[in-house]
Amino acid sequence: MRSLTRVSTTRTFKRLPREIREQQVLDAAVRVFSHHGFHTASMDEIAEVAGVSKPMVYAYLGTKEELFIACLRREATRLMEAIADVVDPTLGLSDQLWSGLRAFFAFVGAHRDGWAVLYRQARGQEPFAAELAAMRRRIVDVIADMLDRAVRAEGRQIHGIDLEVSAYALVGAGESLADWLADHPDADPDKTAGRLMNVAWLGAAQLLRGDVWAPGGSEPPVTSRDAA
Amino acid sequence: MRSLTRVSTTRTFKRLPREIREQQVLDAAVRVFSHHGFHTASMDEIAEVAGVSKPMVYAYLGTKEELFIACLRREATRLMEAIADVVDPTLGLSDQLWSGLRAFFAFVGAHRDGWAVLYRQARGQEPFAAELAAMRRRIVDVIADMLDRAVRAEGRQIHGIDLEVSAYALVGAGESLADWLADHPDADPDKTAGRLMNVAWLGAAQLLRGDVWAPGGSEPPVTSRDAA
Amino acid sequence: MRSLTRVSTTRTFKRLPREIREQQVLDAAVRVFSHHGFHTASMDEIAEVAGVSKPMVYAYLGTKEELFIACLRREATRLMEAIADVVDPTLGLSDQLWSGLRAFFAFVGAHRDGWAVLYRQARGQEPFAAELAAMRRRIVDVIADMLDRAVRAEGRQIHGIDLEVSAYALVGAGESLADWLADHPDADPDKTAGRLMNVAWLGAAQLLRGDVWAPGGSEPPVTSRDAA
Amino acid sequence: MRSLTRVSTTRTFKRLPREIREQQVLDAAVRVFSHHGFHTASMDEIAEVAGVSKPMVYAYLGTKEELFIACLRREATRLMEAIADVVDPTLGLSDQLWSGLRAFFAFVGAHRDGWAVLYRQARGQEPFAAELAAMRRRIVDVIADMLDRAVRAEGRQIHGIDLEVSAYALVGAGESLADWLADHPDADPDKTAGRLMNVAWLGAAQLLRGDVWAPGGSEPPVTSRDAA
DNA sequence: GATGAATGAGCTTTCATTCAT
DNA sequence: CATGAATGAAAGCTCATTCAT
Repeated sequence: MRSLTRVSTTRTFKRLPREIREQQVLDAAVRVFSHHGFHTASMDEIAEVAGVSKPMVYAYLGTKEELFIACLRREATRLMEAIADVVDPTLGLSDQLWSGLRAFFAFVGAHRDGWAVLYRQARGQEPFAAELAAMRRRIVDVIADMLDRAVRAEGRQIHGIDLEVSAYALVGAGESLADWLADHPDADPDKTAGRLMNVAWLGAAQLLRGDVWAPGGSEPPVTSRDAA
Repeated sequence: MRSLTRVSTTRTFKRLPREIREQQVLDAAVRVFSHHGFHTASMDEIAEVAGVSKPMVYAYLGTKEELFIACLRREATRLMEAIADVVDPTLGLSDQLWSGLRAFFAFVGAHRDGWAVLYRQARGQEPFAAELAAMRRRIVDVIADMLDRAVRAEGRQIHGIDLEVSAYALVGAGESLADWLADHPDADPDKTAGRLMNVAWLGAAQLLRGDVWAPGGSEPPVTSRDAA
Repeated sequence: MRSLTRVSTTRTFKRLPREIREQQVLDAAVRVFSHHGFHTASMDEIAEVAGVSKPMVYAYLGTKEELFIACLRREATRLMEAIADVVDPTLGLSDQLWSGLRAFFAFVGAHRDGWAVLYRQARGQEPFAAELAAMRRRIVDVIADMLDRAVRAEGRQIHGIDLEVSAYALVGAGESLADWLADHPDADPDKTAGRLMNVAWLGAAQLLRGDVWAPGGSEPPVTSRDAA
Repeated sequence: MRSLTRVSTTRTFKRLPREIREQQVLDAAVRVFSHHGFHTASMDEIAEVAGVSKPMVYAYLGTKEELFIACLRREATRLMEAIADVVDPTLGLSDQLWSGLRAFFAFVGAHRDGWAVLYRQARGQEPFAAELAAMRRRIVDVIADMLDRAVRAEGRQIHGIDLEVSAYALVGAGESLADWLADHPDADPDKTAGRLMNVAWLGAAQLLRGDVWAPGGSEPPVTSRDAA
């Protein structure tokens, strides 16, 4: 468990353009950070896994902290893009939510390393908590905005702080299930998204009554009660 | 940011019984860990904040890791007890949830340091993730069981894994709002609990329709739609 | 292997006279030192094995160094006495040697702990090397004197330094076999003594007769007796 | 007594190749270990004496224990080679012994530090006793084998264990005189070798002729030669 | 006489970071 | 461009030793 094996088996002495080297190092860093955690990870190992000498790492990505933040940003950007690519703002709320959640869990399922770096590590370590909070804030704002527009479309209005808190709750539920997914390698990301959709969309009271939400349903969803 | 100031300004040279010193050290440790994170925190600082020499810390609480786990357990126990003291299993589901959430947010609001140690720090640091996972599991199981009994009381049934995931989502939402609460010192714990109750109990769809959940409502809750 | 079990199973709170306590502590110290070595041994463990609190150890036997020296002296005294009790200076040289060796190996065989403290530990550790050297010196002098008297009784004489070196060689051979004995728990001390006697005496006997070996002599060497 | 002065008075900031630095560190370590003993020696001092920073010591030679073993092995190898270079197995037994002893004492006389590390320190400290025992074992086996072949050449035979013990005795005598030599800086190694040869050879010669000493024999002992 | 409580001091070990080549 | 060599600084942990009771 001590050291991860080098990413590129044959260490290349070719003088590669800076951009490629940077990506190699970032890949290595994400791997190492996600396996060992920020503090336990050593620059030595990252350099070795990247197949590069330590001074190169410093030359290209800077301090250990800066390197970690670079990882954080790259993974966060990828995640946001994966979601943004898929959500169609012209659709109804439930469709947006559903497609967003699917994209989210699909991403986490495919990049469990990245997720680990992103959320599990960063959440507690002070220098990064702020960075991460800002990222989460962006998501929360997007969701709160979605809710707001949908509510206004119904001719009603919800207090800003209530919107924010609701969005936070949804994000928290999502992160929690992402963790759950990361710990259950065999679980299906799509099904997980469906389950969260059920809870989030219908609420406990409905579930209690036996209602079930299913993709493809028009909005408002057809619940068993409505169907009756 | 370097060092937290000593808890008791005048360092006491009195020979105190072991039990008291242990609590002093635990208090200091929770404070320091929650401010600096596990790795960044130094035993030196913990000892200093506790107003005790380092060897005492080791003699009474053991290794840094053991000390952290001791913090973890103490805070977790307090949290669980605070909730258990308040939840009445003979009540309906929504009442149990509501009282549980209130107790939860009240605790977090009153012990922000403890919460930070418990969830923010431990989640990512490998030796403790397992310990923490086990604790969360206990809560999840309790909630899942609550749901299960309520559903069966209605004469229906929900697949085990769906129960588990729902409970996970709820716990995640709760943790997320707890973080939010910890970051908003002026926010009211009770209101936060109410907001989560709304989202969790009613679900997004209902909120969209303008439904509002309020404490004291009988089960099933009276929604604006029912009222209409 | 961490801690040796207490010598007296039931820790006695009786106020015992100082002398007895001192012996208890010395016994414990010899045990602990011989198992862990001087530096690795801890005063805590010695106190615990002795069934006494640490301040008692300090009160009675002083510093760790002083305690070790006390062990050293007690064991050395016992060894010397065991030998002196048995050697009859009125007998011939070989009888003295033989009885002395028998007593020596018998002692080592019976007090392997003591031997370990005495020689293996003390030899290298600077504060004790001197102490030990002095003890060895006393034995060497006794042996050298025995040889000297025997030679003079034959009407001849051997240079002082040669006597000393011979005695040193004998002592070294004895210590070496004592180590060997300590490492072979099933070996018979008496037989070991016999074997050393063979080597030592048959050599010594020739010296006694005035034989001299010189480099370049063919094999078998021409002794003065053969020459006569 | 605290600190040995640096080997090279002017600390060199030149970047030296690893091999050279390793030797510098080993030299320093042997010096420091032999003066202070394993436990009392500090890595700080070793690094300082080597004219190198502590992390270098760890990078090149590893743990304190590993460093000590490296010293042990280097010194032992040197000693064995010094002897092996000189002993001619085609010669007679006494010539082999004599040349071996001369080489041995010459080495010890020239490398008193090395000797101290090798035998005085390692003998008692548990992690190394085994290592050292194995080394001594190799020497003992060589000597026992020499004896065995010589005895068989005479058409006789000696029991294995007797050979082993005799060899042990010889080695012990040699070590003892080596210590004596290390403590008498003005003594001549060659003369010391001669003195041991006298004791050892005149004894060995008798054994070679089949003489046997038995307890109770009158003085001077009746040898088979006398009996003839 | 006897002890639990308490500490100063020190040691090994590790790591992020930077020169000199 | 690329690296092996080198280090300052700090952290975890232990232990002999001593008060105050």
